[in-house]
Amino acid sequence: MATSETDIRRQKLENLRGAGKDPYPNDFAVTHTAARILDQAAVDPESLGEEGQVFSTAGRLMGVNRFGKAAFFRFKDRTGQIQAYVRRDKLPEEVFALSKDLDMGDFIGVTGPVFKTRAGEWTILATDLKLLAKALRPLPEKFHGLKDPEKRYRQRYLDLIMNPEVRETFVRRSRITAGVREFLASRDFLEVETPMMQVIPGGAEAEPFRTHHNALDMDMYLRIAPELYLKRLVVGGMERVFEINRNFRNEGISTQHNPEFTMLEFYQAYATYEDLMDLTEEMLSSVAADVLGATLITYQGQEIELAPPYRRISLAEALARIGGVAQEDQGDRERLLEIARERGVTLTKTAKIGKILTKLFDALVEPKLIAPTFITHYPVEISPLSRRNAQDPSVVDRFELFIAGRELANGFSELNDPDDQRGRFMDQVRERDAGDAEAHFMDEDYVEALEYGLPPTAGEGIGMDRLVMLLTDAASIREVILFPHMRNADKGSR
RNA sequence: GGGCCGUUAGCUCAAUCUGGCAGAGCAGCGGACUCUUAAUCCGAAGGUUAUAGGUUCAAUUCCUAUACGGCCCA
Repeated sequence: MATSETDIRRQKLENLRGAGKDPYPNDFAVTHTAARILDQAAVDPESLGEEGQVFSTAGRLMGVNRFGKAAFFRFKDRTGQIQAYVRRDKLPEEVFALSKDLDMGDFIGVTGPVFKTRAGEWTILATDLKLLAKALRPLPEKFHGLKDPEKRYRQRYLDLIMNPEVRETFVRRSRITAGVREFLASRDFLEVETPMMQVIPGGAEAEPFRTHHNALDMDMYLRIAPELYLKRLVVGGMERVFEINRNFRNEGISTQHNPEFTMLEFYQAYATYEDLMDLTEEMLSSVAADVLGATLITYQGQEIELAPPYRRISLAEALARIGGVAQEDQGDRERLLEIARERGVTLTKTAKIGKILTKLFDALVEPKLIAPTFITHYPVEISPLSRRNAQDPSVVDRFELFIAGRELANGFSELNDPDDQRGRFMDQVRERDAGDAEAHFMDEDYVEALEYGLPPTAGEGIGMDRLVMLLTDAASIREVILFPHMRNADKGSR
């Protein structure tokens, strides 16, 4: 069998150990990051001093040019890349010998003063050089990088090493999350954490993952939403709460769906769904301005303005004006089924009017909503947790926000009448019994909480992954989730 | 769940259509080289063509199934 690159690197490792040298030491003291050295040199070259200020910095070896008795080593840390110039006449013999055995991907620590090369690049002139961690496997190729999407997702660490824009996406994701937290905290919202494992999964229409608690011998579900727990907290006097955390839904995987995804939910007592539409406009534009420095963004080639105000239009009106489904047809189930057939929208036979209307909306209107648009007043039967509209009790005080043809947020004035809530759950249970696996369960414990009194409240959920996609111009949700779920590759490990 | 496409050296890709010795660049290996930036020059290597079957004198190439992935649809 041929000697693989890994075999060669492993041999170098053994040679080091044989010579009494630790290939994985942890005693190298970093005094400066790459960026700090380069900044100081560029801004204030005088400060480097006549004698030569000595720097110690470390990173992963990304490029090498050797000249027999000298070499350039390019390496990078979290702040960027810098190079070291290694000369035989500037180093102890054994250190120069060590430098000859370094491989791409190794972590090294370099110490020395900084000088400018003929090409004008600030460079560390190595007076000492240490191997900090031996890499046994070779990195992907330096010029073309790592492109295979499967490998990129399964071995994200390689993706992060080789593709700087990937790192940038996740840095931005972190800033977006931080920006949302700051925005809500500045408005006196309290961040909380509620159960991820629930006995009765509620707060959304979705199929849950099941699990089992051994000691209690009890089946549990991974949550599909935190909603019902957050509203219990409002009952308890936490008038403004939010949670940014994972939800789990047992559905397909696609460019828009990952089984676990991050949701922001927030609740504000004494507010209405209209207040939350205002708040959403301010939050999105302020986060975009913070993170991108602008509210006009480009998503997949389309320009989108995130500065308020956003268009607000009722579901019925949107269906009529954008979807071409006349208002007078919207109450006629038979007519709607006919329209669905004509437009090629597939429906289950038992679908009720509310479901048909939203299916038609999804197919005929949603893809056309590029500029931010609030769609309001959804049918009551598909909104079991929302407050009824005072003028028209067949619809609820609810909105969904669409941007770039996708749902980004869902908010409503909360249903706080316990008797109405119990009745809505009963309707859902009938749906579930009729075969709808996504319908709500009865949650008596939650209704009991409402019986103690939930103040008038409005709440909203925003899909954080989708928000990050929007602000990083990502076409697939996998580009904004570090480790997206994949089928088992079965490498025979474990 | 359905349709289409893909899987070839560590990485990025050829060769597949029309079956006939599986190739290149980078990385790695040996050598030269004390200012390189995808360094350069010389040399020698590197393959279960995803997996399992089938057709054929001959399969990376054609057929079937499976696995994994991508895109689109549901």
